[in-house]
Amino acid sequence: MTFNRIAALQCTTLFGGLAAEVLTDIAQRAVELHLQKSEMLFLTGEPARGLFVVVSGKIRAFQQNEDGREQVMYPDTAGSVLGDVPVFDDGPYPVSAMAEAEASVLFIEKSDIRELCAKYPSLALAALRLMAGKVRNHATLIEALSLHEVGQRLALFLLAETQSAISPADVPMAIRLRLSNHEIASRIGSVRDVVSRAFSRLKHQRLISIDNRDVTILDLQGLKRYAANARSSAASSRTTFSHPAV
Amino acid sequence: MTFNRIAALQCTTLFGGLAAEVLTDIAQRAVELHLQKSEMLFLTGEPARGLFVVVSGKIRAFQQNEDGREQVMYPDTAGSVLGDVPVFDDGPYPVSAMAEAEASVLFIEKSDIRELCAKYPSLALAALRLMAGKVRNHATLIEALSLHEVGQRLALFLLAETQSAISPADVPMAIRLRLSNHEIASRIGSVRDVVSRAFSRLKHQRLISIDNRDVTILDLQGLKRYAANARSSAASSRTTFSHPAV
DNA sequence: GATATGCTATGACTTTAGTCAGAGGACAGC
DNA sequence: GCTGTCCTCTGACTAAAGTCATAGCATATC
Repeated sequence: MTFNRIAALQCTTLFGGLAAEVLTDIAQRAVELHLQKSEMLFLTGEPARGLFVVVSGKIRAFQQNEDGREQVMYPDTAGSVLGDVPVFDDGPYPVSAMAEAEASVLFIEKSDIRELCAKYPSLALAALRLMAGKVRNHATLIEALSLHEVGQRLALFLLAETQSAISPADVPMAIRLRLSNHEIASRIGSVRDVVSRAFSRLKHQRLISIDNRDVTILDLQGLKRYAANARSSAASSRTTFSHPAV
Repeated sequence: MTFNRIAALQCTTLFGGLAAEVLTDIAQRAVELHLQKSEMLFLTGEPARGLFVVVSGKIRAFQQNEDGREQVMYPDTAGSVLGDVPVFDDGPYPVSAMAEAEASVLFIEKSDIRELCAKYPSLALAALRLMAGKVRNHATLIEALSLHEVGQRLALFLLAETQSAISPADVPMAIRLRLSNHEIASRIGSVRDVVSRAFSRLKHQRLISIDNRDVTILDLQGLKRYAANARSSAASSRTTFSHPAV
């Protein structure tokens, strides 16, 4: 055993709240896997044998089209659970998963999970909470992709990033981008170049400023307005310079 | 009681497999609601008190942007369960729901569902199966919106429609469209006019033919190829007429 | 310090999507 | 049969997204 399995399980939202004896039970059934960078964990459509718990490193769950363009579903770092969907609906994996960096994961058999869920209601409820969260995240992504333009999606992305770093008030707040434009693009459903231009637009509208990879949000309310309706917020900034009537 | 509640619950995937005594228990806690056409069941962001089971009629779950454009998440007819996400993650409703036609629903309190899930493991597993199915459907929709063009999304929609009507082989198969172009557009993330043109394109490529609202799939393999990669499938049909070299 | 690498920024261009407006078909109610 | 409503289809146009090519800037390596 190269790491403490029980401690790793305790860090997940799925197994976090369980009693020590239950965790020991699960830990004994788990299988350790180590992945090199760029190694695939599973592929879309592949028959599924169980789920994975990310112990360390970073795994990304994504879908890909014929041209190789990717859509990242969620950023899965330590504590995340992957491949949970097929455990409960018996289908194949709905997405692909790949190690972004060297990673360690725990594999747990489908039948084990289901057995444990039937045995420990609190685990079943934790699993339900986990799945509900995924449905909610997906619903938000669907809304963004279908009903908002790239610029708005970028604004929403930046606003989501500020959530992690809580700030005191409406003062300019800074966020360090941990992702390249290419990675941001694969999350918000676009491509590198277009994201770069969307950043420029936000800069020119004085909603943000960028220094290297540090983004400062100059006008939080404005950014929120832009995310909700890019056109009207652009128009309102234009009316500042125009005259009401001729 | 205007309808048999137990029979209605039995028709759902969530409560379908439960013992009679459990269903009676649930039925007693449920509250009946009747909705007129266009009446809202709940709104995105609204605090949630429980979930709904569609008994009769048709409810659509959707999201809307500032311009009024809609994205339909799932088609919810009799037997569907709505508003299940907040039951398990305690957030607000992630989408809006509205009656497309006069409808009857059963409302069940959040706390009742959770209590029952803890008490009856088979219910918890059924709920997990339901949620897993939603995650899977959402993942498919996200892939389509992010990685495929409108024409491909329409092809995927048509292919999904054929699933309901199983056909013997590669012979031309007919499907009756139950939806208007506007409704199709709100499912595949586009607008009426663009869907109309996408239909024309499929017709001109001899993949389908349309008579009134009856679509006949002339070339199932071709349609699948088009859904996977519109450009290459168009190119391959073009190469039939062109010469390999000059 | 020269060079390679990976990323960003930007202009010019093509393609796709979305908007607008007009024509016409199907159908229900009078 | 006429009228109104709802829907489809189409062409012309605008706007957004995506592609391509190039230039430039950091950082790391030798």
